[in-house]
Amino acid sequence: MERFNIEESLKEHGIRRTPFRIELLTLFAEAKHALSHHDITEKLKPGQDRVTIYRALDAFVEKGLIHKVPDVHGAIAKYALCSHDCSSEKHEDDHIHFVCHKCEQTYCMEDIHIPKISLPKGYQKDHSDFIIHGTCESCSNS
Amino acid sequence: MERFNIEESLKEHGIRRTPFRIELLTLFAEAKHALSHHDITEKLKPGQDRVTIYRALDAFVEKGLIHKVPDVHGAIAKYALCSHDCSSEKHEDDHIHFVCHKCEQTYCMEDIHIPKISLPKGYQKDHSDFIIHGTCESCSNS
DNA sequence: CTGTGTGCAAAGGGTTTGCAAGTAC
DNA sequence: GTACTTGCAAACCCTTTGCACACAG
Repeated sequence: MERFNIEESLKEHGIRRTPFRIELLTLFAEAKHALSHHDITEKLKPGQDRVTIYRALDAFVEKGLIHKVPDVHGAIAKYALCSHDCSSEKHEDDHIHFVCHKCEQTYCMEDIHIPKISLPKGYQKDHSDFIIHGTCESCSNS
Repeated sequence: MERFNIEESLKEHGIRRTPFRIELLTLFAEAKHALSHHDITEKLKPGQDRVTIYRALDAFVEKGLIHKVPDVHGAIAKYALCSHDCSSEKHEDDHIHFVCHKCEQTYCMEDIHIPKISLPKGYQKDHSDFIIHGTCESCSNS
């Protein structure tokens, strides 16, 4: 994830630069993997209101700043920064997600795009999710 | 989904053939798409205990009779019959799932296998989920 | 000033746990 | 008889909604 300007980014996406939202977006900018609501509460100072976090996340997703990472098999929802120029109109997070079953983190594989699949007659694709489960690099080496 | 013997199947997978479990598995055998807990309560006679359903589903998954269908973006968990010879030891449900945003059903595309992806050095794949969202055949024609 | 964001309280909904009684094998 | 299943009650946890106050633009 290339460095980017937090406040600039909020402004560009039409989100007010409140201290809390700046802090939240900073978390995402610094994260090496997707964050769940729970991850976020742990990284923020204790006492931060849960609801405010939910609403900020919703706003970020809505405005194209982050994307909701597909959670499979009942896992808790996670979120990660959008890589490209997503907006309210269109998200373009066409990459594969990797879920490590050891460290339980979810990684955006920005460089690996989801392969095209030919569907049976009559089925029309809108978008797709591809999640690979396994062991991540750092967990493999330990 | 080829026809198969309900009671035989329960027996083979080491699950007791109680009236309720026979009825539940029958639902899956007749379903053309994945079923959620909610779908199931609607198809069973009213008053069937929720917890019993949860536990039966867990048992079926554990024993390799059904698989949990990847629910993406906070959807409710769904389940579908396993196609091949899954067991407690190993599930082999290597097919794509199609989620229709109109009828909100999830279909197992048994014939379409998940493509192999080459991962970066160090990442080891265990299994993967591929979910395509869009409009299904019957919803396209209406 | 105006619309958005925050904090608190409470409700809602899905899923899990505990335990006693019932049943398949 | 033994182990697994069921049913009921209650607990848990995540998420959403409502509302009054605070604050960015």
